[in-house]
Amino acid sequence: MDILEGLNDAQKTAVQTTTGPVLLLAGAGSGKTKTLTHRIAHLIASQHIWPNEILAVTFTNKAAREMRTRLSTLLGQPDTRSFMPWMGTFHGICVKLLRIHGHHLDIASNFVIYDEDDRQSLIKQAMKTLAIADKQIKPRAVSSAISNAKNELQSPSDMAANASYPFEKSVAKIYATYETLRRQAGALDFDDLLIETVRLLREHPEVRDQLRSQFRHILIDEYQDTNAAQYAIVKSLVNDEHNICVVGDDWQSIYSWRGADFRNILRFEQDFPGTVVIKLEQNYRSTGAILEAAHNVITKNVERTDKQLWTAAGTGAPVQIQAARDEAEEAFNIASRIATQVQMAARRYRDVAVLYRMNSQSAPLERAMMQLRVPYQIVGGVRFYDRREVKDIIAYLRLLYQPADRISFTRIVNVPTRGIGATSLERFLIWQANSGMDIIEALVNADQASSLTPRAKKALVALGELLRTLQLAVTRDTPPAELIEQLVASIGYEAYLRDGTPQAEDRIENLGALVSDARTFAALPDFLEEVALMSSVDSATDHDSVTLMTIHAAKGLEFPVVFMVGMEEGIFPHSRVYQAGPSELEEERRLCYVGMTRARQELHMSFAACRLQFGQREYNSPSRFLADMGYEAAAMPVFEQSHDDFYADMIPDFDIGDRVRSAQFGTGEIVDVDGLAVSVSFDSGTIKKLNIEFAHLEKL
DNA sequence: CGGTTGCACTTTTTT
DNA sequence: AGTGCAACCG
Repeated sequence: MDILEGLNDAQKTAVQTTTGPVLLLAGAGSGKTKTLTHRIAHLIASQHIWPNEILAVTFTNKAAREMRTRLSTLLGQPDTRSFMPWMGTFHGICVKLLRIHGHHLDIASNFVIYDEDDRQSLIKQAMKTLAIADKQIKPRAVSSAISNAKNELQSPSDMAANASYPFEKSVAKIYATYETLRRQAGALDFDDLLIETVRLLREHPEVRDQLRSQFRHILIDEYQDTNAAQYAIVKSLVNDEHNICVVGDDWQSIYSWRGADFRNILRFEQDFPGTVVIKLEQNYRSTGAILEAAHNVITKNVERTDKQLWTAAGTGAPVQIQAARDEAEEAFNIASRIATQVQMAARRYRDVAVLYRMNSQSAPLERAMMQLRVPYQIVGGVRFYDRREVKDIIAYLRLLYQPADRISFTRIVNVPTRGIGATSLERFLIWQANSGMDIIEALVNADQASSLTPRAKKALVALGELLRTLQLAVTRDTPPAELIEQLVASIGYEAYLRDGTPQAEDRIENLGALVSDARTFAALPDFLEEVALMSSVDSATDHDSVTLMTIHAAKGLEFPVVFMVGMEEGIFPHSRVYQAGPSELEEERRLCYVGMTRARQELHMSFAACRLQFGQREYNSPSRFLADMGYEAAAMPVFEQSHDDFYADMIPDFDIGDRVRSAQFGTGEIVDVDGLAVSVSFDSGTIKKLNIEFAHLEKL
């Protein structure tokens, strides 16, 4: 077994430099996951490091899973927990630490995790108790302000102390109330997972020291996208041996809006003196043409390190730029091109990804794919776990697990409708808060609440009995899948979903999918954790289908063929950067770079003269990123509203019966035309279906 | 209390 | 354009 086999010199150095701080500056497609995996394997196999002495942080759960699989192959060991290092995302690792050590901070071991929706509901509740109208202050704005504060490790009182504008003062108040309610509910939000871990490590040196001596080797991927809290976690976990290896690429930093600071990677050398810096600059992924184009885009940025990626692969096909009349035509062009390539067996559907700036751009693409029967899957957007029916069931499960969780209770109290309206709910919650009982206990005893009507009492007690029965099942360790089935049956949920709408059957199908998902988990807390921390790419299937997703979601992935759509000013770069500063524009450009470098062999970029947004037609000019790539703005078509037949002269029109010549197949006659796909009966006797965009047919 | 209708708002990107 | 929420009526 030679762990160093197949690595280039820089990668070998990265694997073999096992002591002291290492900074791995890894360009796009330079084999960093491979290097990280081999480094871990080397530590275990040759350096006598135990797997549980290694902590490896990845950006997604999927990346962790992939690394685990590759590691077990490399080491020839089964993929079992006991033989695996601590691997996962920052959030996942923090959950595990807090389940074990949270009691030091008065965090219940059965805390639930609140997502963005839950957080906004709680903010609304907080605003209601403070009598702040949500007309003046949007819960969404409050949510992001709180999130920013948390990521900067600012408490409500810190925020209040720094507040000067009325808005900030109000937000600080809401923040304080939000925190109280959240603690009462036994819940942590995404940001809490990080900052409570920071607090744990700061306030409890005994816990910190134990972890420090356990984790003799720490590896962190995508270090350019760490935020202040994550940075603090890293700094306090590293022990005096400084065996820390971080990997990243400042050119690919695309999460500054959520508090990530790529300067963390730039200042690593100062943080850890004696750092060995290793640059991985050979790209194994893309063709020369794609790399050059991407390079031309990113080098327009001012704030960045200098590097030059190179490839031993050939130049390949040039980056293709295509104009369309509107978003529907753009989508149709892509779908038909994919269909043709697959028909010619040049590609499989799974080889192709279509990337866009924002989720709302997926709709026209979906329509075109459906029309042309191109199988596709959407990553992100409305996530599976965000669907109403799924969230309902999860809310029930969360309430069973954490009977203080008011947000979940509020969600399900009248689902299916059981005659408990807003008034009764409010009265019940006031009574429950004063009773000292948790929600389920209080429900069972609701007939003692004098403020409630007899009808409401009856309904609430019935709900309480039902939940108590299920809670008993939980204490008997009933597997989550069975629990869901029992729950769905006892509340008559399927009948409730069958409301006569066309989506009803889809919803019931999703319910089935939820149960089969749950089957892979033995215990309820594991299932709930997975559901809460599942990232959008984690849920992608491996079916043979085209992948549609945002560029953010595509980070870390690669595809033989990539389409980037909506290359227009106002879309990409997003219109928001016009009001923001140059650093936001630089992030857009990095995002463009990330998108382009996902492509291995073919990169297509397209823009539309106009597109429908908010039900309004908007006219955008081609993105400046296209000009950055060296495409002359003057050479690009200029569109006007009245001028809608330009498209005709971009596609040579072929008719049945036309004689054509192909460089590959000789001369022949066109027998069928279907969009961009043309069937030609060649004089040699063969009939071929060709895409006129790249078959280069010459009309005779 | 529950269902319906009409209005407002959306769209950056996500763990 | 589509969706979610608020105000109304039964």
